[in-house]
Amino acid sequence: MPEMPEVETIRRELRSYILGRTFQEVMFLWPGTASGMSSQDMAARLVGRRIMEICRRGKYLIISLDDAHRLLIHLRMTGQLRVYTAPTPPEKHTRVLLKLDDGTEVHFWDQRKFGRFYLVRDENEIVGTLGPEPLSHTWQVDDFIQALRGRRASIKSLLLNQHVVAGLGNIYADEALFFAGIHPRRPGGSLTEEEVAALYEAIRYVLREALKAQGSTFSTYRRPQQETGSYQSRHHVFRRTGKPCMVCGTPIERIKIAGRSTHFCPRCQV
DNA sequence: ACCACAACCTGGCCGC
DNA sequence: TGCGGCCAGGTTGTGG
Repeated sequence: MPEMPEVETIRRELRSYILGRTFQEVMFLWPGTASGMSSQDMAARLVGRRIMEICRRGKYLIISLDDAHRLLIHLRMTGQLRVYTAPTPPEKHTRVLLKLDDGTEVHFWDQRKFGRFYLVRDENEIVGTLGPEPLSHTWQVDDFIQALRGRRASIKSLLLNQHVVAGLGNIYADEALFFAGIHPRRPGGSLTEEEVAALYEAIRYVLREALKAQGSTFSTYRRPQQETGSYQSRHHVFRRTGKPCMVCGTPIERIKIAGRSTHFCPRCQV
């Protein structure tokens, strides 16, 4: 569910509550959330560790600990990190309880159980193969042109591929393709350099704007204190099936690409 | 290397 | 009410 703007919003808001704090108690209520080791091991290794920094790479949160290990969290479809400043009982879908030394609690809530925690020494074990950060200056148009060259898959599925560029999901892929005027079924390799450049700018534009609006909330995305994002009110195509295109008035269509619902304007996107 | 698709889960919604 | 079927913002493994 959460894409880069949502994960980055969570990182920024969570940071002030947890930075410098120490894990006092960690309980996995759903053991499957722990990946790479047993939930008991992960809990035991986290207790007593101090939180030094919280970063993000793609859709992963990276929490640096004082023993040179890192706790990586991926929220997948429905994961939420909820912060409470007083003791709070877990809810039905709370999967992990993290209690800090000042009484703050972070509850990992995840209806669909897809979310994962990884505890590693080197974060590159998990995020090493991700593509570039879309808002970083290290990602240039030429890199994008290179990455799409010769690719036969649809541009929509390539935007969802985290090896091409990290952090886009279904919402911002559809929105970026709309702003670039590109039909989502076009093979990636068929885009002209001008089209790739337009798409590059569109990706950066929608991500920046969504970040300013603290992300998009449809169902389960919430910020650490349960607030919603507001960018959904500015979507041009995503979940606007049948509604008039904001530019030309043509009804927005919904199709299936790579198993994912895809929204686009049949007139503006060619 | 690349690509399409099933699988992982739970719950909401719609039609019958 | 209940049931089947479909939908959901992500990623991985499998097989071609």
